[in-house]
Amino acid sequence: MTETPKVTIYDVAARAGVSISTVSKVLSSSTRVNKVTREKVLTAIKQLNYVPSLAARGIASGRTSIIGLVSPYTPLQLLHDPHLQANICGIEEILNEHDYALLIATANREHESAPSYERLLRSNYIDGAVVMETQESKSPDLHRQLSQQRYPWVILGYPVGMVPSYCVHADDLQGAQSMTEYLISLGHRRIGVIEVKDSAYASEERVRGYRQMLAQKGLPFDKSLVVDGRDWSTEGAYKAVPKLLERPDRPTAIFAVNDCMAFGVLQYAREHGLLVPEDLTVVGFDDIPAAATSFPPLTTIRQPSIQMGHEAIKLLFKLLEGGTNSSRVVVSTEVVVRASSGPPPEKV
Amino acid sequence: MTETPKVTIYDVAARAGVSISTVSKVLSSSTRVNKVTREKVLTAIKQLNYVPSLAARGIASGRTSIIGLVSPYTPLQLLHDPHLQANICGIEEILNEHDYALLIATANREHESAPSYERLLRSNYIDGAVVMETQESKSPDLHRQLSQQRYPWVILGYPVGMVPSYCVHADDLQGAQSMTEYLISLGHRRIGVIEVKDSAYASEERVRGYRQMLAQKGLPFDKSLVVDGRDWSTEGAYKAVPKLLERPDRPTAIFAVNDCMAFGVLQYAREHGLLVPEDLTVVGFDDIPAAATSFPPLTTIRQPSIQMGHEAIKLLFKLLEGGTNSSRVVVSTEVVVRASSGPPPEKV
DNA sequence: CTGAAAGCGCTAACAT
DNA sequence: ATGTTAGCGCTTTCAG
Repeated sequence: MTETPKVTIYDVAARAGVSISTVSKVLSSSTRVNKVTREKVLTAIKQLNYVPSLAARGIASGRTSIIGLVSPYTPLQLLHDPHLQANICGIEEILNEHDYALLIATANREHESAPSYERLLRSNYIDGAVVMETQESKSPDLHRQLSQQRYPWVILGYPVGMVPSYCVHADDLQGAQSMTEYLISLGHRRIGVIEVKDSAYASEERVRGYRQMLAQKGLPFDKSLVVDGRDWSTEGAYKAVPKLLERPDRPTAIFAVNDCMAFGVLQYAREHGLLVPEDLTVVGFDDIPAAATSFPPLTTIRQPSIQMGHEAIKLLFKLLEGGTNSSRVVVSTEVVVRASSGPPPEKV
Repeated sequence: MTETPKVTIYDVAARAGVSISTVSKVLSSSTRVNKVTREKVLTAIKQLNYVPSLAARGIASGRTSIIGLVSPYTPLQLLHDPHLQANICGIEEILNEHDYALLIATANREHESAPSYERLLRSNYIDGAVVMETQESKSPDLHRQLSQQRYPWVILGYPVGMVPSYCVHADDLQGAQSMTEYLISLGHRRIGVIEVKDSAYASEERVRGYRQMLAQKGLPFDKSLVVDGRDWSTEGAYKAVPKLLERPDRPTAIFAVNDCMAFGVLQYAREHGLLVPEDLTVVGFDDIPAAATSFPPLTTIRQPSIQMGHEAIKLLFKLLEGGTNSSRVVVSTEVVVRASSGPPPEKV
C-alpha cells in the first residue's frame, strides 16, 4: 500500500504532449488518430504505467465492463451445487476473454426481505446481468425491477412469471424422457422419483418428462412414487428415501432429479444393505464430476453446465450489441450410462 | 430494459425540497441531520425509488464498496477445487453482511503473459483485495504491483517472496504432523506421500510436517516415498500412484496432500483389487464435503475452508479501518478419522 | 485529426 | 443544520 501517486489521463496527455481527449480517443480506438500521435500516447501510457479508472469511465460513458451475476442462492448453497458452480465457471470464461469482470451478488445468509443484490442491480454499476432462475415467490419483484433497468439481462434457467425475458436452459424434458425410457428398457416398471417441489422449474420439467415417457410406454403413473427431496441436497434426499423403499412394493429404480440427491440414495442403500445396481438402480441428473467417481459410478443425464454459462453470456453480449432474434437457448442433454443402473432384481 | 429515466440525487433533492448535499448527508449518515429533514429525504428516496450510482460515488469518494478477488487459477481450476470454492464462499458471506460486493478476477483460460486481473487491480475500482496465494514464479510481479496500489490486500495462503504482506492460512504443518502421528500409531512404518511440487507453499508445509513427525518418532525418511501429483487433481494423483504401489516394498498407507488426490488413490486401489483400508490406508487433506461420502469415507485433515475466507475478509476490513497489529492469521486443523484408514495388513 | 469545454452523479470541504 | 461549490477522471459533442 505504498502511496503511489495516482496517474490519470492528464499525466498521460502531458507526457505525450497532446490533449486528454486525444488520449481518450486512442484508448477507445473508435475514432481515427494519426499514427504518430497514437504512438506517442501509447508510449506515454506504457512509461507511466497508466490504467484508466473504471469508475470514472463508468460515470462518463455509462458503461463499466462489468456484468452482474444475480444469485438467489446464498454462497453456501452455491458452494454445495457443482452444477451452479459450473454455470458460473462458464460465465467467467467468456467474460474473461472479452475483458469484462464479474460482480457477484448473492442472497444473504439469513433470508432477508430485501436481498442485498437488489441494491446492486439498480446502482448503475453493471452493463448487464445474468440472473439465476428464481421462483417468483422467493423474490416477488426481482424480475419487475430488472425490467425497469436500463441494461439487458438473461435468465439462466426458465422464464418466470409474466415478464418476457431472454433465457438459457437445458432440455430437461427430453433428458428425463430418455432416462426413463432407458430404465424401462432395462426392465424397470416401478420407478421412484425424488423431486424438488417449489424450487426451480427444472425439477418440474424432469418429472414431466418421466410421466410422459411412462404414458408413452403404457405404464401407470403412481403418484406415491414421487417424493420431495426438499432442497436439491444429499441430506434432503437421504431423508426422503425411506418413503420410497420402506414399503412392500418398493420401486426397483430411483431417479433423483439431480446428482447430489442421487448420492443421498446411494448412501441410504449402502447403509441398509442394498446393493446398487443388483438390488436397486439409482440414477441422477446433471453429471457433475463426482458422478464419475462415486461408488458405484452414477448413471445420470449430462447437462452441459459450463456451456450453459457460455451461452448465457453470449446471449447477453448479443443483447448488448443491439439485439437478437432468439430469445431462448435450449441446450441438449444426454444419458450417461455408468455402473449404478442395471436390470431389476428377479423379485423384490 | 424499459427506458426508465435515471433518477439522480438531484431528483431526490428537488422532491424533498432540500439541497443535494443534504441528501448526500442522510445517505452517508455520518453527519447529523435534522430529524424532520431526514424523513422528508427518506420519503423522497422511497417514492422515487432512488439508488445512488456506485460509479459516481466511487469517483467522488474514492471508495467503491467493492472488494476484488484475485485468482491465479482459471475458472475451471477453481471449479475443480472445493477447498478454494469454500474459501470464496466464506469471503462472500462476510462481504454480504457488510454490503460489499465481490469482483472476481481470474486467470485467463490460456495462460497468457498478462493475466486479465492485473488491469483490474490497477483500475481504481476496488477498495481492497484478497489474493489467492500464487507461486511468485507464476506471476512475477503481481505482488510488486499490488504493493504499489493504494488499497490494502491480504493473501489467502502463505506470503511469497520479499514483499511484506498480510495473510491467512491453515496450520498445515501441525495438521500433517498429527496425521502422520496417527498413521504411525496405527502401526504404519512406510507411508507414501503424494505432494504437489512448485505450486502452493501449503504442499511443502504438509510434507515438512510429515518428515518432522517421522524424525520425531525415529522413523527413517525415504525420499522415493514422496511422489508428485502435479496439479492437486484426482487424475494427477491417479497417475502418480503406480510409482508408490508397483514396487516390492510398497507403502502400507498413502497420504495425499489434498482430498481430490486421495480420491485418485482410492480409485486406483479399487481398480487394482486393493481393499481400503484392509490392504491400504488412504488419507487426504482439506476435508471437503465429498470426503464424508466417498467410498470408503475418507480419513483426512480438516481445514476450515469457509472460516479461512471469513478471516481473510475480517483482516482486510481491519486494514481498511486503519490497521491491525497482527499480520498473519493461522487457523487450526484437525484429524478427522473415517473409514479409509486402519492398521497395516499383516504382511505386504 | 486534434483540442476545448461541458458534463456524468456524487462527495467533501467550506460557508452560511 | 443546511446549502454552495469545487472537483473526482473520464467521454463526448462541437469547433477549429
